[in-house]
Amino acid sequence: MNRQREEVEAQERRILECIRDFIQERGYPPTVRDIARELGISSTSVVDYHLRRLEQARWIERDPRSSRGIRLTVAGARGLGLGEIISVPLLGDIAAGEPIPVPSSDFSLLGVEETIELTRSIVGDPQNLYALRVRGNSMIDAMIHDGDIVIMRPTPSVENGEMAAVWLEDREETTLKRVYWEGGRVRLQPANPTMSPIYVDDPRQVKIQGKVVMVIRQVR
Amino acid sequence: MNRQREEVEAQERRILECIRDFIQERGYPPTVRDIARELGISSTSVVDYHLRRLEQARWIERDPRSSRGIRLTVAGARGLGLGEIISVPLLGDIAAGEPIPVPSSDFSLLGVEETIELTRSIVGDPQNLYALRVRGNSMIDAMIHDGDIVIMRPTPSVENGEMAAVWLEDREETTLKRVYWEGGRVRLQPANPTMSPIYVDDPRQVKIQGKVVMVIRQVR
DNA sequence: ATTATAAGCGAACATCCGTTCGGTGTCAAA
DNA sequence: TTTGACACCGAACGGATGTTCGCTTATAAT
Repeated sequence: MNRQREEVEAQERRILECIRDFIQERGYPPTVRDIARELGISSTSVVDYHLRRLEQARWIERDPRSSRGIRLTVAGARGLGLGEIISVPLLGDIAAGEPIPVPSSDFSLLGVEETIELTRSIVGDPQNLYALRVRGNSMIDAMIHDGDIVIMRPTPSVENGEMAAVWLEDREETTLKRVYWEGGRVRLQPANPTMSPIYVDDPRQVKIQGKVVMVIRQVR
Repeated sequence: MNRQREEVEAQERRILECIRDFIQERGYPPTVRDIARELGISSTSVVDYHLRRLEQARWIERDPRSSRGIRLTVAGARGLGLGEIISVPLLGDIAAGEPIPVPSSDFSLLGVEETIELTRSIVGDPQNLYALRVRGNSMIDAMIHDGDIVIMRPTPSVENGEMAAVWLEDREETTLKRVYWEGGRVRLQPANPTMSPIYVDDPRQVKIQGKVVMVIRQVR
């Protein structure tokens, strides 16, 4: 609006950057007094005043009565160049001849040797995801390579056309295919369009292990 | 060692998980009393006692005299999923019939419409990376699907056996293949082991566009 | 000239929080 | 049986921290 207004925004931006840098450096948010000290403000009430405005503007959220109860909103963090990281546990291997490891209901990140770290922006809903490393080239018709990592979401069922890991009871085999329920039978369509589908006449032979959310190939 | 010892470790693991979950949920670390309340421990000194042990074991670091001054160490944070986020610019499409868009020498994230956010831990050296979206199924012999995203590192040359995006001068075509320099000729090996290599007798026909670092497929 | 608003100061208060201290029960080694 | 460690309890101290209140100053609008 005018010089006055611009300086307000500048001050509040300084506070935001101060919060961001503090978290980046120390791993936890600053106190009101930390911010005051950093910006040369001599009264804590001034910082509190600006924090209220930043909260109203949805830049930050505060937990009342909690020390250091400041967190950047998703929008605020995004605006400052921060994102959210999701750790997906790498639970084991997937191979054609074996059932895939199904996550135990209470699995936690501790006790898991390896994790795959992804950003929330490419992974979507991060709940209950797990990762498997593909062994062998048996899934080449799904265009999945030896060593690729598939990110899975456990589900007992999938909708028509979704890519899923299925255990074929009679063949004793795991494959990754798109699943189409066609009346009494099931069509399993490879992702590779040059290859032909598999038809299973008895739907009970098809055990859905989970949904494939993403495939990651780290070259070399 | 014995049951006694195992319970200690269990308790300390509970505390670690508590810290992790608290940070995950609230965005800042818990106080000693938060942990005590969460785990049903009635004395803050017990928590302090265990925190000292976790600090000695390099699971956490503490800032003395600072409230909520707990942070997970790099090793501990890896299990939690705290890492560094890399923004890779999505510069355009890659298709068989066209040269791939080469990044301008001073390209920055400004002016780029879309970015792919990855963690440093899966991407390695984040410098000069860029991303391309694959259009069409022309790269099926590299097991790369329509819609896949390839992460590239620009290089004028590659070592033997590295996966690269190459522009074939005579065919006027871009492909992704492993490149082997075999004396006077070049062997371009598809990633799909069931497919045959291409041989190019004149190495000058092979223009290296960049190295493929990663392939990402978001299913649906 | 008056009023309103935005930004800040300094002090004070009640609570929160890290830390310390003395003490208890259990278990295994000596 | 004694000893020592380990895990824990309850209380207390002092400093840290969020929050409120009254006051001041500068600028813009009325």
